[in-house]
Amino acid sequence: MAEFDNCRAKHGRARGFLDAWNPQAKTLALVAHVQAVLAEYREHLPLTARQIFYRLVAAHGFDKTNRDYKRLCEMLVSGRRAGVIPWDAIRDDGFTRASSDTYSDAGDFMKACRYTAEKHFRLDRQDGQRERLVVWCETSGMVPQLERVADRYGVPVFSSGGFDSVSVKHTIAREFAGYDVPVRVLHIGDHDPSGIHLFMSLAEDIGAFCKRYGGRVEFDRLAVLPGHIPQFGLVTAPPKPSDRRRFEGQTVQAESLPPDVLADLLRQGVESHFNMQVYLDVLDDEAAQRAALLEQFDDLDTDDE
DNA sequence: CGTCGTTGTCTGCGTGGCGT
DNA sequence: ACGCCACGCAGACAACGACG
Repeated sequence: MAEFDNCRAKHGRARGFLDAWNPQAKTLALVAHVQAVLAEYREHLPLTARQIFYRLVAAHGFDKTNRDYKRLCEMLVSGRRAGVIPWDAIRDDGFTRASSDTYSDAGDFMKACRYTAEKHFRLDRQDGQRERLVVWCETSGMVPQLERVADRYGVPVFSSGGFDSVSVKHTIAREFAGYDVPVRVLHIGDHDPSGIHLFMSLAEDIGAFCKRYGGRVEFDRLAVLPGHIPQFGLVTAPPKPSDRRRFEGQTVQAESLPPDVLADLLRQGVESHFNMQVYLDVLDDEAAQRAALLEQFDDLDTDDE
């Protein structure tokens, strides 16, 4: 069995923790800026590297260039290895895990069931609404913070990270067609040529598939809208001259929306399509059923004694 | 001269646009 | 009408250049 320790790979790249990191002055300044961003957004941690980058551009006078972004990514790696940037502050969702839950014994399993009933018992919180809402996000890195808002309404958040393959669109369309009310997709993506085309292609494909299966779906562009640029003072860039697709005006990445603004936009978007009284009634019903469920668990406990 | 920073490259899939 | 190419996206690695 090989023994692993902090070390350097063949060509000098750090492995494990970096005990002796002596960043140069320029990098040290970058570290300070990143720490300021993390402090500013401590309510919304963890952030993706890209979200940090856009905040640096928007509020710290950084250039929005690919090389500056790469420099940030390299620093974030070294900085975390060296303990200067907290591990829990940066998120990367490109990882999946498959495993089964295990229990120490049957009693432990019952405890877990009670905990699940208490914390996770949910009714369909969209039950009784005239439409079924879904959030669709171009960037998978934004999903956790969108979910934080959407979950309380029972609204799912979808993302396939950049592009949407035809098999994904077909699967989802068939799922949409299974609902007895029309589906409304609230979409969040970049305001640039490929972002607009991704959105159009998504809406047209899912719309066509869904129609064939007897369902109905509407697509709303929630963000980024051209009007958001002046409204929130977003960082823009000219469209890449190499991209010949027709596009007017400046481009904006979805990550340049500050996390708190994004949360507000989503909350308003959901509530504008929600009958709030129906929603509150479901919440009441849910709480009552949960309480009844927990009583059953407590009765089981007393029987044991 | 060792350590640190920069840059090109890779991954997979869909897109527009060009050439055949 | 088709194939092919460049490009976009995010993040990390390897090679090489620069700093101290």
